[in-house]
Amino acid sequence: MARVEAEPGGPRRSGRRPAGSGTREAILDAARAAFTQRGYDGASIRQIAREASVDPALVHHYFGTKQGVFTEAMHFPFDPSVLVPEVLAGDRSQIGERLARLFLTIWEDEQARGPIVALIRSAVTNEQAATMLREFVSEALVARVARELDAPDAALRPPLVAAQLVGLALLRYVIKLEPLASADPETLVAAVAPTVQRYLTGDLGPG
Amino acid sequence: MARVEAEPGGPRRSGRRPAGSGTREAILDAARAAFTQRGYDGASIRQIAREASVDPALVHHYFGTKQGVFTEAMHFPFDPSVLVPEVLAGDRSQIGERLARLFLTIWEDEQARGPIVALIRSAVTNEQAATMLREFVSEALVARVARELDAPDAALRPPLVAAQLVGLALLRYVIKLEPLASADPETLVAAVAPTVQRYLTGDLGPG
DNA sequence: GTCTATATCGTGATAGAC
DNA sequence: GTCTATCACGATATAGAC
Repeated sequence: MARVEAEPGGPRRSGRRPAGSGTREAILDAARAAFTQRGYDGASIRQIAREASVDPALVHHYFGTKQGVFTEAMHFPFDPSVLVPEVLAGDRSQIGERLARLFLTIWEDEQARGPIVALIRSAVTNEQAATMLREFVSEALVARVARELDAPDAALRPPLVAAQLVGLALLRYVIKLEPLASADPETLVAAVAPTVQRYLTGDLGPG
Repeated sequence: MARVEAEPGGPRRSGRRPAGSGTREAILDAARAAFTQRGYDGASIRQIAREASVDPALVHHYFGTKQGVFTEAMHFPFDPSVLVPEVLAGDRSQIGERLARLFLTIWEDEQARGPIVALIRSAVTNEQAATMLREFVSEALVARVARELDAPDAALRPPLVAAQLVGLALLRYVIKLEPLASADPETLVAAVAPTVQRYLTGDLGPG
């Protein structure tokens, strides 16, 4: 999970694949869209096949099971092993702002948002997807950050950040709660950055 | 939505209803459990009927459609029109702590948690449920609080609080991300209270 | 008030022909 | 590589007997 996709020089993903048969990629594109819109349980192989103008049996032929399609479709177009060190590298007193801005920038990019929305939508009702999300957040994000913190309660801090940012994304992009949904990204960065900063470097408790 | 349930003096909800036929209540209990565990789309009338030891056709007889069952099952065991004024009434400089503690107290009560988890699980993939959640958060919670704030950006403040608290609940109770899931409630109250406080009464922006 | 029977439709998965 | 046909289910909803 979470590898950078090899975008082979050509035009962006839209319309049909040119080289080879392209069927496999067409199925993956349709699958990504379906899982994004309806989550794992709500998406169906037949519907994905229809969208890709392909026979449902082909989906099984390429990926075996529905879970197989999901796993293949979930490769993120960004790489936490690159981004997290970048955020950690700079001035620690502004890490909250950098992290909040990076998070919102990724979510504002519709193409990057897709797989994450798909994973969240799926994880809420599907236990396997929940495990994928848990492991992704824990290992790719939380563990990397926690390792670099020297504050007390280092293990609790990154999950608190995750809770704040995931909650924001959920209400803004999935539930579309106003006025959060149409707020300016920089307004939200400014509002949330101090929270993230405190969770990572500040005082957590009363005593 | 969000009325207090009339608990008629007797024993707590477990086992079978004694008075009357009780079938209707048995169906609602089973429905609440099913929607809580699997969300709207994942729950089925047949499965609810099985759980209630009742014929599936009876469910339709009592509630018409699946949406009808859902709506009836979603009455919360707490009343925002009572709780919100209580939180707002006290010392404004400690409103963050009061709100965070109230929120976590409700979520720690498994019986109270059920319907909210059901609504969240459902809202993430079902548009009708998303509308219900949106309206509940907007009207029952956000609007009531925003009305009482005299700070600038009063409209944006309660949704920010909602994002923080919903995110916390999602990762702790639904996704069960450690160490958030097994953290002591008071630890979380202490961690989150200053955030809530700042969103409601503090400085939101950089300028 | 309760249940049988059925209409209509969708699902994931597989075997096997071409 | 692609598609037809099918297995074995499950879904919501309705009509109508008892």
